[in-house]
Amino acid sequence: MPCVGTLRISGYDEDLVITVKDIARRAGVSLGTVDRVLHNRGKVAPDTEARVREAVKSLSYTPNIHARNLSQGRVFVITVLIPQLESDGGYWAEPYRGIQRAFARLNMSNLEVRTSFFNRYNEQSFADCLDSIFGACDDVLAPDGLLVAPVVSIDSQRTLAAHIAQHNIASVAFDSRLHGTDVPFVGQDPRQGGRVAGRLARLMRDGGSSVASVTLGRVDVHLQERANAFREYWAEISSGDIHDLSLLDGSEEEYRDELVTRLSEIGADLGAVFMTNASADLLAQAVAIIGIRRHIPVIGYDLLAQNAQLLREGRIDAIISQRPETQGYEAAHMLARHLAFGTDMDAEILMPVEIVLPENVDSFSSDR
Amino acid sequence: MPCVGTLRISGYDEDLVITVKDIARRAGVSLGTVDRVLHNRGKVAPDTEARVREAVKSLSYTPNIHARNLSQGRVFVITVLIPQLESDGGYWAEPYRGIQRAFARLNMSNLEVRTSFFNRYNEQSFADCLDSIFGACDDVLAPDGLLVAPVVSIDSQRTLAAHIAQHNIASVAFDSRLHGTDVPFVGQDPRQGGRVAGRLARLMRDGGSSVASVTLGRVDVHLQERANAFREYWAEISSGDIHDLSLLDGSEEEYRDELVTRLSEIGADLGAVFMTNASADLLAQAVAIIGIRRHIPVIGYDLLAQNAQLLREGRIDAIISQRPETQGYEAAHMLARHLAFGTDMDAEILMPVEIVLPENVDSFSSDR
DNA sequence: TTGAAAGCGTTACCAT
DNA sequence: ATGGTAACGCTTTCAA
Repeated sequence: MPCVGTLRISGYDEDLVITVKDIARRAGVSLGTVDRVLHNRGKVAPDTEARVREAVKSLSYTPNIHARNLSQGRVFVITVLIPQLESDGGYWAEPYRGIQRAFARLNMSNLEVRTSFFNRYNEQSFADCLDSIFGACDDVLAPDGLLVAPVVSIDSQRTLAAHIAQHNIASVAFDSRLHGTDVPFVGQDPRQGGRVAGRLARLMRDGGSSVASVTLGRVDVHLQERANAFREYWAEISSGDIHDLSLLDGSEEEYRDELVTRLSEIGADLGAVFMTNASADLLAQAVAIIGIRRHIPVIGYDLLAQNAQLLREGRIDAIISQRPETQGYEAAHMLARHLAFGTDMDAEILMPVEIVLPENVDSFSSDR
Repeated sequence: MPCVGTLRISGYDEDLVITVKDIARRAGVSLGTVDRVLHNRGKVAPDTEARVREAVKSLSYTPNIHARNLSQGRVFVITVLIPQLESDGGYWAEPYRGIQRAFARLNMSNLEVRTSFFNRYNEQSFADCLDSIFGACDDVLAPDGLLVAPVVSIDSQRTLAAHIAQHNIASVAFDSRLHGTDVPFVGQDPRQGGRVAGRLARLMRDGGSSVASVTLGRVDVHLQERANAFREYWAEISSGDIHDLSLLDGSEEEYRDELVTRLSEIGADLGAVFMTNASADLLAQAVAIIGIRRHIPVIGYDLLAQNAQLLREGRIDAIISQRPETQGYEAAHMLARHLAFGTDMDAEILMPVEIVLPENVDSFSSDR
């Protein structure tokens, strides 16, 4: 039958599994020696080593992960460093769910996960967490792996990077990059997101020709890039004005009132509004207040439960998502595989820019 | 530190791993007996069995997957049944990539994958494949697992379902459901996709008030539902007409010419066009021919390389994707875990409706 | 520098 | 109906 193909997964050779025994026989040495070569431990005569490596290569040996884990019985400790789940509108619960799903799916009996929750708006809280993780300078107590959302000041990031380097801990950064390091990153390119927001504003604007870009609260590097890309792209595709609004340190009411004032000033020319972070709900409120006569489209970021609900109700018109659950999942999975199976980690895994409208919001209910 | 929480993964109890040995001791029996109870094989006295089960429960025993796989050394055979990769514009290469990624990531040394490629436009080809898989009625030769895209006639689906039932093969259907069975499904809800297309047509239409829904080639259940949902939703959100075009059995040129003719008849009232399957390129060509004066937005399905390119060039305006790579990945992963680790399979895994515009097409380059 | 042997937790087989 | 034991492939320890 020409329609049939066969694909053999991993190091099989005609139903003959290659084991350390085989390569020991082939190289004319003992199991112990093979192991020493394979793990670069202990002393081996140069020529013996060469013979062993030749055997490994020519027989294309692949270690059996089950035997390895069984034999080692080692427990890997992974520390998760993530903002408090209830902060930022519950955003961090999403990647955290992904992390848990990854570990559950791997269901390896030799993985121990410890989570430290920090307050991202309080640098001391982050420092405390670092202390409790790395404080006892015993290398023994340091985790084998670290999974971190480094949404803190550059200084704090530097401190973290130093700890990682010092203890040589396998790490993955998700959501944002760990500044000044080449720690593997799982997240979205902020510029792509900004451009997509620009296109959506263009498609949805109705009446007005100008647009407003709003940021509430802290602006970090990631957010700044997103806003910049939005502004630049809007200039490319539209001749309308763009109004930048950045509001810091207010209560919800203050934010909303301020937004109403500022947006009203723009007046009838306003065609659409973009919230660069997850607070689109406040923007929707403000728009509802000023836009009694006509609807001003609201474009936001991050599909929190609240945003999803407003989307369904037509009070938010589009949400851009960065697949937070998948971020957590991929980051955790990559790290766990690296520790347990010794696989290499990707330098970065980029999430697609997800466009969510009222019509497809339900299909994202369980983001995976 | 209040910021620290600890989460233990799986059945550990204070660093004490519960093994069969423990439950044997606790129940006052031998390893062999424990094994017989655990796997319902062989004869065990009722009261002995009760004691063993009690021990298992009270000690909350969890089998060690590594030891199990090592001991069994069993090789699971998984058969993948998928349309020829070059057909349908190369669409099937996507899920196939996902399948390979899943197996590679699991990198279990005890998985053997055999792929049968069929011609989905030739039922005999599918029947041949079934023969070559199940032909020799030896149960020994039948695969342990089956991964199938059942995009064939209802009759062929029934034949397949019969084989699966007869040999009791663990199976997963991806892309489309296996009709009349409860075989786990990984894919998209076609109705959600149709609705999203409707919204996009509404957002993008420019000038005209009517819309055309086009299907080239074979219409299966999945596609029909998608087109129906599009039509119904369009009626909900717009007062414009909708024109249904279904063309069967033509060459590319015939399709294109016919499209030009039919779309021209609609004339200036045409606001947007929707291609329900992956042939949006032909629609883009036809539109380019008739729409010299103004641009008619083209909305298509499935992010093939070709479609992505046209999207970048602005000749297609939006593509809806069903994450084919992820479909293959999740389907294969679920099946492999079921076979190797004995985990339960989900009844269905639904893919989100992905909206792809020129601005975010690059972020989907490696769909995962 | 090298080899031999014990042990990880399960399963399978052969005695009883 | 039940118990004992070898074997799976790898790592680690202890001797030589």
